[in-house]
Amino acid sequence: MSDVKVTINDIARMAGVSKRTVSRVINNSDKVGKKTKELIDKIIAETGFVPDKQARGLASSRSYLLGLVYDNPDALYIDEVQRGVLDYCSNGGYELVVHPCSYKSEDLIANVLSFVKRSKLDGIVILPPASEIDELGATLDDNNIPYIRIVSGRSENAENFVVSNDGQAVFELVDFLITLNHEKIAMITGPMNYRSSKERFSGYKVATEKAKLNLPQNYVVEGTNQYISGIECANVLLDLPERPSAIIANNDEMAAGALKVAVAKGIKVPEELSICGFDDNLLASRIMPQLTTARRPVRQMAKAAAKKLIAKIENGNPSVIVEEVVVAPKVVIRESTAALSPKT
Amino acid sequence: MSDVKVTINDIARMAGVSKRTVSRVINNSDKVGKKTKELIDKIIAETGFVPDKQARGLASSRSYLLGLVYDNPDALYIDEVQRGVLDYCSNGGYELVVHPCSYKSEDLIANVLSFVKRSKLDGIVILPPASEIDELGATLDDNNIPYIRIVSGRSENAENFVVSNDGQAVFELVDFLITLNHEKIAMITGPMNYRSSKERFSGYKVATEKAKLNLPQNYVVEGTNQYISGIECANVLLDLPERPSAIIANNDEMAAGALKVAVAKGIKVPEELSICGFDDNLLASRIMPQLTTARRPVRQMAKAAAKKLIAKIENGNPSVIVEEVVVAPKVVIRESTAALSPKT
DNA sequence: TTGTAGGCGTTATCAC
DNA sequence: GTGATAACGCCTACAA
Repeated sequence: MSDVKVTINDIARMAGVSKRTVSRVINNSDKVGKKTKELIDKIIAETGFVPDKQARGLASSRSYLLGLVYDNPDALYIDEVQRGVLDYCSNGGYELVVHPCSYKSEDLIANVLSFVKRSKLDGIVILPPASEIDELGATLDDNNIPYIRIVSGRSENAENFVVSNDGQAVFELVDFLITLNHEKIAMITGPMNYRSSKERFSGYKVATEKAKLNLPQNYVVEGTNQYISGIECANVLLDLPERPSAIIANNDEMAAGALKVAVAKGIKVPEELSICGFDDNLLASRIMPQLTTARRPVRQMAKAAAKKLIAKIENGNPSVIVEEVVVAPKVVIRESTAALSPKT
Repeated sequence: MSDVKVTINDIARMAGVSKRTVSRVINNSDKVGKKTKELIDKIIAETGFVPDKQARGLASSRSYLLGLVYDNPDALYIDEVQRGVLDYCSNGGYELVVHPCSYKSEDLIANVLSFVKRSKLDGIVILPPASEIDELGATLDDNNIPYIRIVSGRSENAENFVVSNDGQAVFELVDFLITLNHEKIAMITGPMNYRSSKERFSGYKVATEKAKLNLPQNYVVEGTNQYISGIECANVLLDLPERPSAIIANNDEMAAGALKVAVAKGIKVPEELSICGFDDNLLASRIMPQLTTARRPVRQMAKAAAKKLIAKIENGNPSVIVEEVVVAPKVVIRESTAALSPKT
């Protein structure tokens, strides 16, 4: 109730013990007499005492601050991640400090390191594509900074990763199209130096090969994940002599670009052309026709990342730390895909 | 170069002065001999010394942490704001801690207060609609917590506000439609308990009255700012006996909903119906036809907010603190609006 | 199980 | 202008 700041000394005095004992209670030490602990807990509750983070940090070199490092233009994705991490943060009294940065920048690693050190962050969550930089992970390891990388594909070391199995989702998307009698299935990939792009493309590759679709090389075009790039790539694809009947884009933005091109060329979607995106962005359900796409459980992934990260920081439950977290994006079927009349 | 942590004591020893003097240099005290200052600055530069934030905070009860408080579902807006604040943060060595919260929650104020206190935040930036709650501002004042509220309309106290003149933008939008010979101009407003909604509506009201359009009451429908609400409201509007020839929506989301309804009803946009949004969201340039809308300089506003906030925290330049910051959203003309053939 | 003493890195007080 | 010295609130050997 009282509004003046109550410190560990106050608690100690009120409980008639030394502050060392109060400290033990705060930090859940098991070496405190049951009665003593109960008394102290009671007083803490009554006074509303909360240990001062800065003092705590100064003494134990911790900050109760988590960092979020990202070089990703997708605001919706970022927002989901922030909320996901925060979903778990409250558990341990952590706060989230955000840090957008530039993937291309040569000093990204130094930049991140400085970010962590100048605020003594307890750990960081890194989003793709920055999370794909192995050197960053190595540097963090060298500096003993706990981190979790959120990536696409498989993780070689479960301890530091939360993984989204994008390849599987694209595989399912292609499979779905095949069910719809599509054979001429093209793909607009993301930048192929991104792991997420490789991963999604591999889903396409595996699925089309498994179905023995035997597609020409030029059915695969590399885009940049941007809307404009979707337009450019779709223009190439839809001008092909043997026009694809379906296009899978590496993300919704490019799918929207492809849709735009189709409309411009008078190609009916989905009657004459099926289009799939990836992300289930805001866009996906707003454009007409609504996009068939794949949705990652982003918030859930972020929450899992926070859980692992905090476990690492606090040397908590080892099973949480080493547990492999792999989530599967879910195919969302909407209006931009339709069955092709089977050829005779 | 060296990687071990260098402290103020090291600097003091190397400079042959007391740490109090080094402290003075760090804090730009003017009571330091020029030569002494130069020497110390040199050593600081050489060693790469950076004062420890926690220790500093513990001693001066500051954290060099800024908070961002928001209850706003618009991820794109949030992201822009974060980047804008960060644009300025680097100047003073501040970091940004994010805090989404619930506008409706009864304990919002207590929640925000706890957020600030538990991390000893130096100040916060509050986004609409949470920023519209005067009681929150008052509580913050009571607790001596520096803050900036980003709001629509006019600010009664320039010191604590950064303002976007949304009404003016809607006025211009209506004016533009009138130029296009539109007279039957309807509006889907936002929730009328939001200041931003009132503000935008007032732009509509003033413009239509000024042009003596004499519109029926039922040309104004209150929405919730959500896509689905745009659909519902547009359904009402477009079923009116005297159908509007233009609809202004309180945001792009609802404008997208209105567009959807028009398409469903076979009403051609923009030939038979013009539609305007507000925000210039991602959506606006992706849907077809692309939306005519209004764009706020969000990032710039956020940067201005950070500048004011830091000035307040540091008791800096009074002119910055009291300066009125009012920005004007810009009308962006795209494809969803067109001229009506003038009646004869 | 509990307490004592010292330290974490900085700023604030007050004297010189 | 400059410097001891004491906070700031907590943690952690070490001792009892």
